[in-house]
Amino acid sequence: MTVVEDELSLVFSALADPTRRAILERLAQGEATVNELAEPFAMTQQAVSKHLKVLERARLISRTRTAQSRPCVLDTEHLDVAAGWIARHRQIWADRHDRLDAHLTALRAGQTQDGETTR
Amino acid sequence: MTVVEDELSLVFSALADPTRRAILERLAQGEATVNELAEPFAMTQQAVSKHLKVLERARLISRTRTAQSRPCVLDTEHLDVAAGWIARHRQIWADRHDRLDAHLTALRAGQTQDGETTR
DNA sequence: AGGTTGCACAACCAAGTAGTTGTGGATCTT
DNA sequence: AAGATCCACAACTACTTGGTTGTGCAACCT
Repeated sequence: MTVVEDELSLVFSALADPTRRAILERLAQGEATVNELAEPFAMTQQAVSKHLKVLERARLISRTRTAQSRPCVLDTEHLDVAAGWIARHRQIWADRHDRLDAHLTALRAGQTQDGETTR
Repeated sequence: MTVVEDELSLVFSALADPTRRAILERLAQGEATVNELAEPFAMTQQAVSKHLKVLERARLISRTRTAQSRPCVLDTEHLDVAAGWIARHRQIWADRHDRLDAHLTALRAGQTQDGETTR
C-alpha cells in the first residue's frame, strides 16, 4: 500500500544509495541515456532502469523522449526540499551545538555527568 | 553482506523515515528517554528502540547511560556530511539552472551558506 | 523482599528493495 | 526486410525494513 509516502522520505531514500548518488553526479555533467549511465556500474541495464525510476519518483530527475532513447536530466526542485529540511535542523542543532560544542564533541568519547543540559 | 555501508547512505536512509525525522525534531528540544520518544507515536516501545538504533548507527544521535534510562541526544556531526553532499550538488545544478537561487535562499530562512561544509 | 518501570533482545511476519534473467516493443542501420 | 540497439515490463530470488509479540534483565519504589 505504501500510503502515498511523503516527498521528503522519497527524496531521502532515493539519495540513500551510492549508485543513485553516482548517477546524479554523472547527470550533473549533462543529460545521459540509460546505457551511458549503466556502463560504469557493474550491473545490468535493467537494474539501472529501476534506479532511474526511483529517482524519477522522487522527482530528482525527469526524462524526455527522443526517438528510442530516453535521456535523463536533473530536476533540482525536489532536492531543495531535502536541503531545506536539513538546513532548518542544522540551524537548530547548531544553536545547541554552539553551547556544548567544544565540550560535547570532546567529551563524547569520555562521557560526562553533567546531565541537566537541556537548554 | 551489506559491505560496510558508507556513512552517507546510512545518514540519508536514516532520514528517509517520517518517524525518525520526528524523533530528531523532538530531540532537538532536548534529550529524551525512549518512552518519552515513543509516546506520541502509535507504535510499541520496541519499534521506537529500533528506530533509535538506526539513528545511532548513522551517528545522528548518541546515548548516555544514566541508571535504568538511556537518554538520547543529538549528534550533529554526521548531519553535516549529508548537508555537505546536498549543498555541493545543489551548487552544481544551480549553475546549470541558475534560476531557483532566490527561491532557495528564501527557503532557508536566513541561513547562510558559508563555505565550511563537510569535514 | 516483591512489584513496577525502562529498556533491549529474539523470533516472527508482511512488505519493500536491489538485483537477476527473460522477453518483447520501438527505433535505427544496413 | 532483417538485424541490431535502446529501453522497460514481468517474474523470480535474496535480503532488508518496519512493525509485532513475548520475554527478561536492571534498576527503581515501597
